Amino acid sequence: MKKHWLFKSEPETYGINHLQQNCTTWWSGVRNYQARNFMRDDMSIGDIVFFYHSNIKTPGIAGIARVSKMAEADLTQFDPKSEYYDPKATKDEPRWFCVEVAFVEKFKNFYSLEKIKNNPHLQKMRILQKGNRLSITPISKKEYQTIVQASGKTL
DNA sequence: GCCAACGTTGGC
DNA sequence: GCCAACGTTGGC
Repeated sequence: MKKHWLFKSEPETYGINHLQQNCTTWWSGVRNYQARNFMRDDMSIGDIVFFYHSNIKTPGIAGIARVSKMAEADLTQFDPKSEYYDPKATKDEPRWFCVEVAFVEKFKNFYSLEKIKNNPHLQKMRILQKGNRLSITPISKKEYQTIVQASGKTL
């Protein structure tokens, strides 16, 4: 059963344009247990990912990716030079995992946070809840359809 | 740049 | 196992 997700990223660090150029990327650097568990335990190949741009003037959903490989150990945790290095992680017992995602499309109409806030069907989304900082959150099928329809794509 | 909210750490 | 201190996130 295909699931739907929202991934946050700062576009200056890694935006949807980077993914478009690279075609695929391992979603490394997530250092939050809840987000890790979503990737490691709940995601399957083919799951739909909304690519959300955060920490900019107009935040919002820029487009769609999909999960292209199941979670594996995040290699940056083993690299002392990486900002994501985790000295407590070992290759036998990795702490951090990430899936690979593949570019699908950019929305014709960027779906801004403001639009999300103004859409009565999207009020339950995790990113609207006060204080929520989780960088990976599940999206319901209805929310998925609402956003896809409103952003210039035909199903 | 501010700051509220949150997750993690580490001393006890 | 508690909880104060700290660092980070991310909208504004």
